[in-house]
Amino acid sequence: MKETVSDLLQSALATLQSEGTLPADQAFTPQVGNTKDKSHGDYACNIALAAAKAAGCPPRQLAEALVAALPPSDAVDKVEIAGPGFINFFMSTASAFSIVNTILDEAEQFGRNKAGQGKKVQVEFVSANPTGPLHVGHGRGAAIGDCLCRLLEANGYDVTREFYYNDAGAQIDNLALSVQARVKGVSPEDESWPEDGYRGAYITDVANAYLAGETVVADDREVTAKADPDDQNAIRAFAVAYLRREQDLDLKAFGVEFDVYFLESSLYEDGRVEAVVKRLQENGYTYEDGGALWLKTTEFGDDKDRVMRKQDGGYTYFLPDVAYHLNKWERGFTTVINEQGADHHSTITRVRAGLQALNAGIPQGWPDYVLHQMVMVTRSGQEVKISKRAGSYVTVRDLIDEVGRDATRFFLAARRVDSQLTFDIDLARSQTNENPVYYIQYAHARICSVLRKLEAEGVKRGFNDCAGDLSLLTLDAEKDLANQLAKYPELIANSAAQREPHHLSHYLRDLAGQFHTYYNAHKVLIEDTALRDARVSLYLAVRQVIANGLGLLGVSAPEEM
RNA sequence: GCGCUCGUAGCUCAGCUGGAUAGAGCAUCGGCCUUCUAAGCCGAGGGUCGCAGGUUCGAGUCCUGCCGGGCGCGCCA
Repeated sequence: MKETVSDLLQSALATLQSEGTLPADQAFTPQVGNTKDKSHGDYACNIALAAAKAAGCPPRQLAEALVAALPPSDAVDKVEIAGPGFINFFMSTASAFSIVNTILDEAEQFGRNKAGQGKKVQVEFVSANPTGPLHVGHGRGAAIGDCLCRLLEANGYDVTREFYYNDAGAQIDNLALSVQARVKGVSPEDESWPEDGYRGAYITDVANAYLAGETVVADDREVTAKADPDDQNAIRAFAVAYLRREQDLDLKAFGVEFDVYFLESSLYEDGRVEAVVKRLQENGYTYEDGGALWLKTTEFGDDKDRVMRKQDGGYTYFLPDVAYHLNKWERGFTTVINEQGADHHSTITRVRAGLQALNAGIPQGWPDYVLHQMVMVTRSGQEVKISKRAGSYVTVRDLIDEVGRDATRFFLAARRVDSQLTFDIDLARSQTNENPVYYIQYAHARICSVLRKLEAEGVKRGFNDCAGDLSLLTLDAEKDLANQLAKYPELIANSAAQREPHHLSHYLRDLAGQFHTYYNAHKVLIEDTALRDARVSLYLAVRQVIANGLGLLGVSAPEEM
């Protein structure tokens, strides 16, 4: 619809260029926007304001010339010039409802496009080390990351979901020591408890499972416990597998699955880290100082150089990160998005600097980052800080158990990533209109309920059967609803392109609101069967879009509540 | 101190690449169930878009400075 308007304007601009009103050697692209106020029509264009200077005449005069040059179209009822020179388009009612046919016809494909066809995108997210259960922050990352993946898929991209973790570093040693302490009956209060050991109750669970000789199967590994309290390697391997499995179960319960699990340790094993060091040295971006090897990250915008190899010979974390990202590049991912907590934002400059220093032909500013801000969980207006299982933080599992997967996913993806998020448990649990998840799901269920009712009256109507004469739909509420539905495809395109999944939840809230209003104001199951059928078609289109949108959020669309 | 980020109604938040009188929801107040799910709807009040400059036809949106919150500033990850 918007394209129609855009095409008309394009044609008018070309006419004016050929007439000499506008310079022919300059390109003009009309920006067609949605109007906020209905008195401004359905779409508005500011091209007359933008091009007035080039035309050398007042905006309104240019607007008049443009309108005069517009080719006739059935889709447009009237065109007005308003304010300083906006061109407002009022679309015909018939054209507004053509979207209903499109939606029912395309069904779950509606809103999807092929913009990314043939393009590979990798999204790395969650990437939690296996030292404990996933916390709310990981949950936000999972919700945002997965939603982004679904949005990219909806835009035709070939998406790889990747999870990166370390199963061999100092943190893992600490985990092994903590579990071993528990295996030997030592608790955090005792003197022999390891310094900075993990104190959460889950450590005891791991220890018990280890002693019981359990076998654990995670998505990327399987380990049987040796039950030997003195074998630290066996304990380490078991603890990692146990916690990985636990994370996998949480992620599955959350509806998130990964294609690739990538181990930091593998970068050392196959010599990639060493190779990167060598390459950086050969390229002249390193120097030794104080027994350490430094990378000149300042040459790439960092505020100070960074140590890449410590005095003790070990590497700092960002070096394997550089090796890892080189590997992503070599795997052919020209678009890589890293979804992380904003507390790690300092790595961005370093990793990008390291990649530039490799002279590997990697573009500046690669890869992309989506950083989410902190999450605070509240109950009864008070901040919740602890969970039984993890001790010092609220886990994803806590939230899923308490408010359910749908609400958890929705709430964690409903805010702009760069603003801090307050997760209100009471709100997420509530089953009233103040809870947007239920509100949207209810709209979907209501439509399904009407369909059941209709069927009970002997009229069978499938979800995608378009019936009735849509030209019978003449109410403003109906046209508004159709217009809202028509915005869905561009929402999908924009949300993916901008990497802003939160738009989806806001859009659905608005759509559901419009539907509830319409539902309450006008009965659908009426005696006038022709009008009834047309309204049901509109209902079904709303249902389809809600179902599609919720699907992209990873939230269910129940048929009854 | 430096860097990143946020600051919009009492509260939680939208505002797409600058566009027309700044929008929702909740809360508050007032209405609506012999009618398809009231898990819903309708109406009212509520704002100097943190402050001050600048850019231009036009700024919540872009630039600069200041104020306030968060995060980061390790040879931790």
